[in-house]
Amino acid sequence: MKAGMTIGELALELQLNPKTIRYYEEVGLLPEPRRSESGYRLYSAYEVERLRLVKRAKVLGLSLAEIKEIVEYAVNGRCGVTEARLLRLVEAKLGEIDRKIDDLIKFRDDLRQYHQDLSGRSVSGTGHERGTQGDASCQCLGEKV
Amino acid sequence: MKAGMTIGELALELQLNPKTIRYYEEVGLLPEPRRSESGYRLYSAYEVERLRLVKRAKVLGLSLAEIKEIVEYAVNGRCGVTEARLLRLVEAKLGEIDRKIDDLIKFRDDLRQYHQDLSGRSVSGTGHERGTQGDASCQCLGEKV
DNA sequence: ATACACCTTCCAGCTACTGGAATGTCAATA
DNA sequence: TATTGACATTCCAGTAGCTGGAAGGTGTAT
Repeated sequence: MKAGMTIGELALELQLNPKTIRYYEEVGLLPEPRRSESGYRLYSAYEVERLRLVKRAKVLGLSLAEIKEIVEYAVNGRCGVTEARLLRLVEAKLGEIDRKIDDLIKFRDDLRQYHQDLSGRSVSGTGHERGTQGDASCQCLGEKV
Repeated sequence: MKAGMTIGELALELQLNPKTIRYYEEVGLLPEPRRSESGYRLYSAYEVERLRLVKRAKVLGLSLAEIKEIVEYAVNGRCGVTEARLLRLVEAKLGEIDRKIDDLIKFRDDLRQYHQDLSGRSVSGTGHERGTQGDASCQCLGEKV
């Protein structure tokens, strides 16, 4: 049985770039792993699980700073604290995402309107059919851009 | 009448940070403006309008690289070209935003589910009520994190 | 005269990686 | 055994779009 996984094997298993894993180690999300005699990183099951936790939190949309906090709590065995904190983090994230979706939808509507205006004008030509808010396209910068 | 606006006045008028304006100049989105004897930037109406164009494109969600392209076309007076190109850029952006909204909505649903799981378990305690995909919170890293 | 707000430049940092260079190692094949 | 070729290592730099801060000069009001 092998003493541990290399970074490449780990990367393959968790579908991450080896560079990303080294980066996580650099910023303190992962502990420094054991090394082989020649200096290769060797990951134990423990570290694999820890990285899995990081990745899962990542998928949930938490920032690395937030994940670091969670991981630290988790590692320190403060389970109750972690759970309440995680709950709060997730709630905050939910609010954030709701807002982001609303913004994007508004933005899409604006952009659709703008697109309509543009293509309408491209066809008929005068550029004054609709009293829209502005005209970023051209008139070579003279008008109300 | 004044010879031109200072960067602070311009920033106030367009609701931008002076640093941002200098940054736009640095990356070529704005031409280098005239300077006062003491070296202060002085902006003419032309430059104000040009920045307004940049800001409007920004609000539309285009990247600075895309905006640069548009501004260059606009400034060169290639109106037809600009318009067609702008139309294509806007269309691409629309597709992008649609995708982004879909992703976010999916993600929100996941997160909501996760939140449910978490808070359900916080109340009743065993952590095994539902067969969810994983458990990033704790069990102190032993289990299927 | 002095305070204070503004301006200048330059350097550094933010997020979350990713690319590349220069070099070392391991396993398999000719 | 020599030599590929795919891996590994470190370090440096860059991405987008700013933003903060330091160190210094300027403009105006009291």
